[in-house]
Amino acid sequence: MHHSEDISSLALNRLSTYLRCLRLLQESNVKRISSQELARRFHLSAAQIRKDLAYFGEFGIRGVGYDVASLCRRLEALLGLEREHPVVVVGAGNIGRALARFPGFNSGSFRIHGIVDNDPQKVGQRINDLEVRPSSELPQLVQQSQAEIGILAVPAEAAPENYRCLVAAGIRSILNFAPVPLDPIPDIRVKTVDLLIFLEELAYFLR
Amino acid sequence: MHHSEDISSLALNRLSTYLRCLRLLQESNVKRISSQELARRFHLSAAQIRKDLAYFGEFGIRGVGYDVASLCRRLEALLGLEREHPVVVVGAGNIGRALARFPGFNSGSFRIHGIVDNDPQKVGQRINDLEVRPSSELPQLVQQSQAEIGILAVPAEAAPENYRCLVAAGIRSILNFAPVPLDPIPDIRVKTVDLLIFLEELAYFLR
DNA sequence: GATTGTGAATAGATTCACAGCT
DNA sequence: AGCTGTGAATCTATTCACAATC
Repeated sequence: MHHSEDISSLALNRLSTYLRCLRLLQESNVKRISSQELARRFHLSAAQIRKDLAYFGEFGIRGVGYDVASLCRRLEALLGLEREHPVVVVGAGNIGRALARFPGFNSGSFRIHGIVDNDPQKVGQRINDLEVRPSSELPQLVQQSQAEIGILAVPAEAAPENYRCLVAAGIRSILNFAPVPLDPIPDIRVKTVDLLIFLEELAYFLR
Repeated sequence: MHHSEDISSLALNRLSTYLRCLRLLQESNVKRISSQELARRFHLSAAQIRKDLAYFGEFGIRGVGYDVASLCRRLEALLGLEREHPVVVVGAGNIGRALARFPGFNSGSFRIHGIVDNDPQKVGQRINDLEVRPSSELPQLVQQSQAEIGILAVPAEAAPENYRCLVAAGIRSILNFAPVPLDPIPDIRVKTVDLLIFLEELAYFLR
């Protein structure tokens, strides 16, 4: 099998997409599918599906296709989705609260174990079964929950500081929704998602 | 100048990033900057900055660098951010409500003019200065607001139908937060943002 | 002297096309 | 007969390196 680090973010995201598609097929009781049929149904590329999968091993049966259930399981294993990953959220504004309540972030492989905010007005607010805690309690929260992933959902100007706090608290994987490029830190993986950029991408084609 | 269509999404998103960085510089009263310095400060690539910009024209002064204010204006023009783009949101769940309140989507070049939901329980709720309207009113809303962009923030199973409604209402650019690949429709631009994929990308490196 | 703009070189990602299995 | 897995070919993106310019 291959090394962990040498796969592109593009290919990795496609594996997630394949998993989504396969789960949809499973719900419709499809047991087996060929790369061609998978591509046709979900507007993907058959050659790319095969190449992406083959990169991690031989998952299919020549002449037949892929077994939907077993491919699902193997993709989950590949993506590290077999166990639950505890998550903490920093920032209880619009985005932070929405993500804390978002079912996708609270089922399957992820569970939000806590949410903190600097603003005393926000501390104590309830979000589903969580209570917003002060940012000063982040280190304990991370330790108690064994959180592996931090979601940074604070305004741009507060992002660098809260980023450092997350790292100091022991978080090594961060999903950043603040529209600022954070300074890289060795061994810390940051994925920045700037929602405005998506709108701007659409705006470009409206001129 | 160049054609509209032949730029990659990657390059386009970088232009948005450059604009963010330049606005930060403007706030710190930096008047001029070289590609090298811009790259150094924000962890970008100097050669790539020059190539991206040069693709659209000659924006810099050799031996000197780029004028921050004028480059900002030119990037805004390039990206179609000079005028306000009316936006409608379909789905008043966690994500829809958060985006409707999100300052980034309600300032500068974008303004959310309305939000609709199928659920009678949600209709009538107030979100900032908007009231959630029933989905049946989407066509009027789009017409009245002259909305150009639709944000699809409904559960996966409801996405295909609401996608068709947006298109039928006259929307041609759609930002889709539902984790399903939508069928392509000619002349309709869809950008799907699957938030869970970002978490899964981080999870991959946690095994 | 410094920095842009750009062709050439390199690296990376996708598609093709077919040998190898079932 | 049909489909996977894969090397080769193509396409796309990034980086290099330097001539052109201020």
